[in-house]
Amino acid sequence: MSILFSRQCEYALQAIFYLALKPHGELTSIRDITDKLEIPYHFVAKILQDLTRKKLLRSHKGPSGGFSLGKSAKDITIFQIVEAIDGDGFLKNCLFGFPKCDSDNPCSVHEQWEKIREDINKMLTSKSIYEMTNSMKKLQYNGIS
Amino acid sequence: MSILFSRQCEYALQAIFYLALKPHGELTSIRDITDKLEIPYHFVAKILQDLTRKKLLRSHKGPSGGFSLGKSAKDITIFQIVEAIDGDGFLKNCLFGFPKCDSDNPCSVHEQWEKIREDINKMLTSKSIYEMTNSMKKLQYNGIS
DNA sequence: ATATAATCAGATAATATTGTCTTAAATTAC
DNA sequence: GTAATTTAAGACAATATTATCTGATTATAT
Ligand code: SF4
Ligand code: SF4
Repeated sequence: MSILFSRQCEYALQAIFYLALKPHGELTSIRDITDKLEIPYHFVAKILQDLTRKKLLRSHKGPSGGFSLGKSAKDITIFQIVEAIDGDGFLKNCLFGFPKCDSDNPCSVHEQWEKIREDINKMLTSKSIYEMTNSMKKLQYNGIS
Repeated sequence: MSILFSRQCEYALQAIFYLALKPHGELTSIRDITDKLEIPYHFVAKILQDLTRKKLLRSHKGPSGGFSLGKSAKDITIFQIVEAIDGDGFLKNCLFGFPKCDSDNPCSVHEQWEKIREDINKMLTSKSIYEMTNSMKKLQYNGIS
C-alpha cells in the first residue's frame, strides 16, 4: 500500500524525476519512461496528460515526440505535482478521519501532527525537482542509469 | 481519501477511542459504536473481530455483550492499533514508491523524510489510548458526548 | 504515404469498502 | 431447564474506488 501519496501520484513524481534527468528541452516518450521505471504504460499516459493540461508538462505528438517539463525544473516543487494529482487534503484532514472535528479543543496528538505536517509541507515545497534529480543523477533508483 | 492510515485503521482507532471513553470493563456493542461514530456496522464488526483475535480487544456474546479493551488503556499505544491493521510499511517504504531504492546514496529528501517518520513513530508510540481519550473526554468528535 | 507517438474512450481487473443473511454463543425470562 | 432474545462470528454478495489494459483516433515529422 502506498503511503501519503496515491499510486498515481507516485508514478507522476517518478516520471517527472525521470524527465528532469534528461537534457533540457529534450522530448521523452511514454514508452521510454514506463520501460525504464517499470510502471504501466497507459496508466502513466493518463497521468501525464493530466499534468500536461495543468501546464506542468508539455507534450508533442508525432515521431520524436514526447513529453518535457512545462517549466524549469528549478521552478517545480514536489508539492506542485502532489497537489495536482492528490490535492492537499493530506495536509488538512484529521489524522484519524474524524469528519466533524474542527480541532478547537484539540486532542492529545493534534499539535504534534500539526507540527509534522508542517514539516512535510516544508519538505515538499522547499525541494525543487532540480534539486531532487541532482541528488539522483548517477544512481539507479529503478534501473535508471 | 485517507492519509497515512487506511480507512479500516481509522475506524479501528475511532472505535478504540470510543471504547476507552467508557467505564473500565463495561461492554459496548458494535451497534452502539457504529451509531455514535456514524461508521458502517459490518465493516467495523470485522475490524473488531480482528483486533479481538490479536488480543487488543475482548469480546463477549449474548445480551449485554459487546467489546471492551483487551488491556488497560494506558498500555495500548496508537501504534499498536495501527500496526495490527496496516502494518508498519508506512514507516519503512520509499516516499515515492521506488521499489528498488535501498537508500544508500539517498536522494535529496530521504534524510528529511527519515526524520519526519521518526517523529511520526514517536507520536504514535508515545501516546497511549488513555492519554488520547483523556483529551477527548468532554468533546464531540463525531457526536460523541 | 508512412511511421511514430500522444490523445482519448472504454472495458477489464484488482482492491477496498459496505451490505445481507445465517450461525453460534450467552443471557434473561418464564 | 427451556424458550426467547440479544449480540458476536462468519460466509458471502454487492458496490465503489483505484489501477490497468485494449483499441482506436489524431497530430506530426520524415
Ligand atoms: S484534534 Fe485530534 S481528532 Fe480533532 S482533527 Fe486534530 S487530530 Fe483529528
Ligand atoms: S533515497 Fe529517496 S528515492 Fe530512495 S528510498 Fe529514500 S526517499 Fe525513496
